[in-house]
Amino acid sequence: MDQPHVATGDTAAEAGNPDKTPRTERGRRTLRKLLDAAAIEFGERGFHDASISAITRRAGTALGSFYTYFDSKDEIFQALVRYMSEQLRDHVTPLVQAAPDEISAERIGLESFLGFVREHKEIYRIIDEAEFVDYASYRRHYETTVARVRQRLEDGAARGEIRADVGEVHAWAIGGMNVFLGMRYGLWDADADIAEIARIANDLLANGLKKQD
Amino acid sequence: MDQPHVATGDTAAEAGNPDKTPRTERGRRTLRKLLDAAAIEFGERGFHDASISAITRRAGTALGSFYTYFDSKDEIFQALVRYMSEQLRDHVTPLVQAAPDEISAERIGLESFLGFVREHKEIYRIIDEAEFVDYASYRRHYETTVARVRQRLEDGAARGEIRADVGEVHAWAIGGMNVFLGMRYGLWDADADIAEIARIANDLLANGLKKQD
Amino acid sequence: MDQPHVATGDTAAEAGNPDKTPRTERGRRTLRKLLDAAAIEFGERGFHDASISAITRRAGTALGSFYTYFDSKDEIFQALVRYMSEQLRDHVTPLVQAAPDEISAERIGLESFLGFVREHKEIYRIIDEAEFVDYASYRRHYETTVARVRQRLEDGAARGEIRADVGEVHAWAIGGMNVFLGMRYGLWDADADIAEIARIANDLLANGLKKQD
Amino acid sequence: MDQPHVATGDTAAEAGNPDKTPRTERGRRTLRKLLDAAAIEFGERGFHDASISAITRRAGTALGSFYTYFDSKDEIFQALVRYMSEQLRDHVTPLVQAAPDEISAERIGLESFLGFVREHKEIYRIIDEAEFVDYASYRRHYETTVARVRQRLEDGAARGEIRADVGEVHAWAIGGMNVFLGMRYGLWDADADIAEIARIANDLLANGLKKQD
DNA sequence: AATGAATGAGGGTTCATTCAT
DNA sequence: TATGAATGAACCCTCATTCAT
Repeated sequence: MDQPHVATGDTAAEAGNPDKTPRTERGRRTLRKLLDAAAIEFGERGFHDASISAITRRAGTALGSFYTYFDSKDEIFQALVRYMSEQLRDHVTPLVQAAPDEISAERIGLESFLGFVREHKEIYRIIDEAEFVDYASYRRHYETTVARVRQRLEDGAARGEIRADVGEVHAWAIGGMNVFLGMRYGLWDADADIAEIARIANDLLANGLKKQD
Repeated sequence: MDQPHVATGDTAAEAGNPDKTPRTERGRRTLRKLLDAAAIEFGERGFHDASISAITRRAGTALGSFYTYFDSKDEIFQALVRYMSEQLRDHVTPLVQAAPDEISAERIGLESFLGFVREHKEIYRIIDEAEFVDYASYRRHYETTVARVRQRLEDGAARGEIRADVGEVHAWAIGGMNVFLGMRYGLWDADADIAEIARIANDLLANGLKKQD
Repeated sequence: MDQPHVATGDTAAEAGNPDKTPRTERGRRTLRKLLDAAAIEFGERGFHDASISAITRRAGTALGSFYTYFDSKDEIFQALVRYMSEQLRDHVTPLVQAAPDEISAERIGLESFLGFVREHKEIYRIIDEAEFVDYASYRRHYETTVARVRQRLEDGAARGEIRADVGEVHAWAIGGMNVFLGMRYGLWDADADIAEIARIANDLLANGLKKQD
Repeated sequence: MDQPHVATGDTAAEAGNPDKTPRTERGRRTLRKLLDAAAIEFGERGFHDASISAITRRAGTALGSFYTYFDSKDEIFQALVRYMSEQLRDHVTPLVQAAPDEISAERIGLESFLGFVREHKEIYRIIDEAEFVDYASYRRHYETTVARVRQRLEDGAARGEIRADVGEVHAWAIGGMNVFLGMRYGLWDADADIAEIARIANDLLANGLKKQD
């Protein structure tokens, strides 16, 4: 991971257990090690095959220490999903915002997403598995992600760059398109030319299937 | 389920244990009851929370009877994924093939998919969970599904109905679009007007984001 | 096996289930197939790892047919132990009886035992496993075997061929010696010169450890 | 048992799971309780009828604690066989070594073996059952035991106490003799005069069957 | 805060035996 | 007699969580 360390304090606390926030520097280090280890373990083996003891083993802590920082296996998973969702957002958003127009923004968004998936396959897997482990997190992730797409579309429309009738359906369509291309060309195909994929998909998005002049 | 009964013989046998094919009519009935029960159980509780004993309880058979027809929990899951993938294909394909042109075909395909998801939420869930239980089945499902989309696109292009440069990327983009709309409006939103959703998405697909005249 | 077919009628009946004696020729054939299959299965996999269904599979009969001829897994095992004990006796006895004197008889008994073990490893294993499956059969086998040794010793002493004070202890000592040499040189060592082993052991038996003149 | 407590650390660790060695005194106590309970359970009911839950019930620990110290039922059995083989050796060896000469050593060895079997019937049974549970342990036990006999014989021959041509065959013959006498007079016959049995067998060993002057 | 042993519910799987045809 | 499906008790093992130190 480029930014392997999960931000401490925040993430764990928000998960609903304020008392477990570490008070000392040593505690913060342990929490961080646990989150990093969990990201690898969940990414490699999936939620159910992952075990707390494997996480603590990877983290180099005692088994019992896990429960100093998390109430349950589900809770650390939830913390990770939220964190990874944020990671992804933080990677994509600035690039997209620097785009000259909405069509370009979508191309850049897709390309940066493909790149991110390729670099962080475990993130893709963890977020997807949330569908079966922590449905609320899963849904929140995609709803907020798609909401950002929608906002961009509507802003672009307001600026007159694209058709005016864009809305929620378009946003979900684009979201799905991106995710599947991420799976196909980010996860499964290590050699695909990401920029080219993004260009092709963006052209479809911009012009549709109609015959071009 | 509209067609609640899993075709026997085929599905179970292909899963790799030819010796477990039932030889009597009674055996075929039991196998069918088990598959139906498993579809409900896996759909409602997910693979890991589902238990073999709950499946046999639902099926009204003894626990041991499960192992007369399947070698393991994984095997019945795999059989189900394949069966459900086929169910979905059998639902959508004839409708799509009756479409007057490729653009319409994609609209009809999406609309029938949305309808199918809404009627068979458990199928959506089971296929998706294969990503974490039986990756090969998961991948096969989406690869064959997308391959069908691609074939349609290329046929449409050959007929001059759509742009000539369509290919794999477009097919995956459309596949992802459909799946996400299925999740959003088939699974999550029971009241959405499916035909309207399909129309909007199809219009995007046909014309892109460009401002319309 | 040289004599692969277990004598029918007798053996099964004596095991305590007279009603299960086959009445037709076809029935006798089935019983025989089951016993032969069981001998191989128990010999190869041991009592606990052997399964009734594997036995019937080997025998080429239906699972249910097993219970037409035997009341339980234990019963067929018991029948086999008795049969194999008889096989062994029938192989060794005539050879021993043809010996010119008691010392030679013991040598010939050991040598023929070693040969038998080497040819019928499964018999050795089945009889030994009776210690943990059917203790009565196990004990009966060794008690009758040792009783025959003792009889020979006493007859030999009466004929003045060997010391007069031979008795039960000597018989058990000889029995144990034979069994261990059978394990070491019959079972474990396929290449040992059986006649030479028997000669060495017999010399020990005849002359003891004392320094020879 | 005279020495009911299995030495911890060693035995369990050697079984192949170094990570399961207890690190605290409490852990060592639990491991010891489990081994003691397993010795009784296996001795009374045999490997297959013994259950882990019965072992932990006897030991007064939770079921799960078993797996803190052993990977499987087979592993604890293996540990026990090794331990019991050592117990037996430690009982017999010093007595034998104190013998004035080789012939006496064999008598003392047999007599002490008979006494040991009578006091520790479960040890006899567990070692013998290894033939069907853990063949490698079984074979190792008898090979090392017989190797010790052989060494004694050769040392005795070198000292001129017995015939010079003693070797492996003699050692296995003596081993088998001892084991069978152990079964007959140690296990089965609680009243036999052990010293007298050993004397008779030793006389056979020393002088053979030849008529005595 | 850290450690690691202890707990026990839970579930997948086996297979001897019974039963209906 | 033969067949093969049905039955369900039994058991090994996992692992999230708790507890004592």
